[in-house]
Amino acid sequence: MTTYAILDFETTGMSPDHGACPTEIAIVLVKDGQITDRYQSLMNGNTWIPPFIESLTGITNAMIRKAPPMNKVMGEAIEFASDHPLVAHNASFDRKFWDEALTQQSKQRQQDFLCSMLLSRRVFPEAPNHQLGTLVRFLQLPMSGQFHRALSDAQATAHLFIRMQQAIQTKLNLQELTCQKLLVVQKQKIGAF
DNA sequence: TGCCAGGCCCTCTTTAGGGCCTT
Repeated sequence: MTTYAILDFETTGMSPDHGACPTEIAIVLVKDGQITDRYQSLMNGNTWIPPFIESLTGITNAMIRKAPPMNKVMGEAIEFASDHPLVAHNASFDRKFWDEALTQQSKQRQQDFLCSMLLSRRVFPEAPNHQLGTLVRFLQLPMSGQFHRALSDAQATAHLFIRMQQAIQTKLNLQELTCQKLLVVQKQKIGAF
């Protein structure tokens, strides 16, 4: 069965196109409905974290000053994720930072990038909303640590992804659920699943 | 001075606008 790399960035803002920089990354590997490995690190991109973001994430300027350099951390993260399909909650956000990091290392992404938020809109349309925290409470998923820290959010997204894999496989009566099938479900109109 | 994202989705739509979601 396919191994998926579920990732989450904490950053200084919304987009690298406007100067935002990653401050922390976590990647959780999922295979056969189980978390099999984890990677997490703060990183120092010689950037400044606005007070609002310090308050939101708990990651301070003092913390990242002591962290390893961003290029080293992202090199390790890219190696850890290998060529596994990537998954993130609202992937359009994390994909920009991931692809920017690849560009800085003169690499290009080869694998697909799935979005757990788009999938959850199709699989759990009855949820109050599709924020990660709401889905964790609504589905009573395991949660360790605090929201808005990379490893906690990546693990919560991994548990959400596993739950959605089970739901899709049951609903569609599939022997095996491939990444390509997940992409098809993700692109369906809400209500069609 | 004030504003500055962007992909996706829905609807009072498609020659558009606004909400959701991520930090």
